[in-house]
Amino acid sequence: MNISEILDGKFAGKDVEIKGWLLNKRTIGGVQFLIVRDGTGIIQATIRRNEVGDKIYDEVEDLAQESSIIIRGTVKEDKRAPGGYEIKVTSLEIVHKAERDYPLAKKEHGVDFLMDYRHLWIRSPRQTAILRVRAEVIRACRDFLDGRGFVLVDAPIFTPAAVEGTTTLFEVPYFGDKAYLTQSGQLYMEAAIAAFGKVYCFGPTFRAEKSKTPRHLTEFWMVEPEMAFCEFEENLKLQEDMVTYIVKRVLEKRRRELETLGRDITPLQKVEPPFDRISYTEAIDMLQKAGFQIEWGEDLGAPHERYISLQFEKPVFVHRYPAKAKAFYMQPDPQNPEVVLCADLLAPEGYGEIIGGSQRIHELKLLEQRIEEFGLPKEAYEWYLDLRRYGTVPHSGFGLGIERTVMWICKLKHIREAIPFPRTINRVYP
RNA sequence: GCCGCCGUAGCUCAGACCGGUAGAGCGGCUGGCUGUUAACCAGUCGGUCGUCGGUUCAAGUCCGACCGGCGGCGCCA
Repeated sequence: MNISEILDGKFAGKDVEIKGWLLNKRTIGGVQFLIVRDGTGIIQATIRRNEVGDKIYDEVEDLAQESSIIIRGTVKEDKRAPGGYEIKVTSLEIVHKAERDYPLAKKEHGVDFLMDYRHLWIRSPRQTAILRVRAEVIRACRDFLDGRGFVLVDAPIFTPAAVEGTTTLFEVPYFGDKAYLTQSGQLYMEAAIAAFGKVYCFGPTFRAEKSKTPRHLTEFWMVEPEMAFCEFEENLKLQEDMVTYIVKRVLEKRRRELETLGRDITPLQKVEPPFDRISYTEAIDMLQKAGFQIEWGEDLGAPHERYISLQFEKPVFVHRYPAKAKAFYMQPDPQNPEVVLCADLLAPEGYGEIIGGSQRIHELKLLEQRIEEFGLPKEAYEWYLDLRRYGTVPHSGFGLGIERTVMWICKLKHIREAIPFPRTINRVYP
């Protein structure tokens, strides 16, 4: 059995055995209070000298934090115990006596220090809660897409050239040649839709930008669905449904973790389709009225996104950006070729962009023209152009950032807590 | 890359304006306490004040350079 089952009350009055780690210990006279965690939860165990004898009692007294132990005893309902249940220990086995100098104290630490010990920090209740939510978000993405007939197609990590030609990529030697770590699987998904219709990839992506913000990592995970015979509107519908599904799933399965994090769930409970939508042009208007110095044609920055996101209770789509501010492959709006059929989904509470998506150009001539306008090397995109030569169809897709989504759902201040071992501009250890 | 702030005990920080024997809490260690909730109480160990140079009788403190980190912006998911 595990601790979470005991805390659910399934073992009251019964004998149990749990295997775990010593989180903390308090000694008062002849009673020791052990705080034990096993990965599923945290429970208090009590040991009395006159009940277990001197040998066990003295051995336990000598145990340092993080020692691994197996305890056996009787579950007792007790209001004084955190969680309402505790274990009255009858016997205890020491698996490993941890060294005494565990670097993570019970009091506060700075984030940089904690990140140096990320391999130990992930044991803490707050971090395990976040990472469990992350696992649930990922599972929800896969379940949602699998349930709608999408086929998982893995995109390569080593790629021959930039996808969008704008961001800085990590260059790696490749048998006397050069390769780059992928910044997106999208182009490969565009190839895969002609094989399967609806596909998605899920994997790490890399950006060598020297970003120093609480919302950027150099290595992060994205889910990128892509659909054949799918136009702009249908793409937005799927995004709404998927984000709603993810949030509902976390609320259903990870309520305890959100409580641990102190997350107020009322904003999350409001997430229901349809989401609000405003055009880029409307957004500029809204921002100008609010006193921002921004002109039509400029891309939205972090303060702009934050402002817009705070005006809405639900996630909000900002759509139809100026073509010049966006990637070369985006389909122009037939109503106004100055703008493209793209949308960013901004999470509420000031969190900003969690999804970027668009309808892609499917016509060969137009795509060739765009590649030239953006000054990209046409040779590198020959295979991508082939997709427009042999059975091209209108198609759309998007990329959802896992860490950004986890950050919003858990209401984190910094994205680096949303991934087990974050990689940022100045951290590749541990 | 740009702007701002910070580097003092294992950790979190005070001391710096106004130069004069290096401080606190937590953690560790020793002891006390039979219901603690980041337990508490007493004692104790613990320092190349980021590095290099300069000013000075004297530098943690003033000046300069460098290194490292944090926050904001840009780039984006």
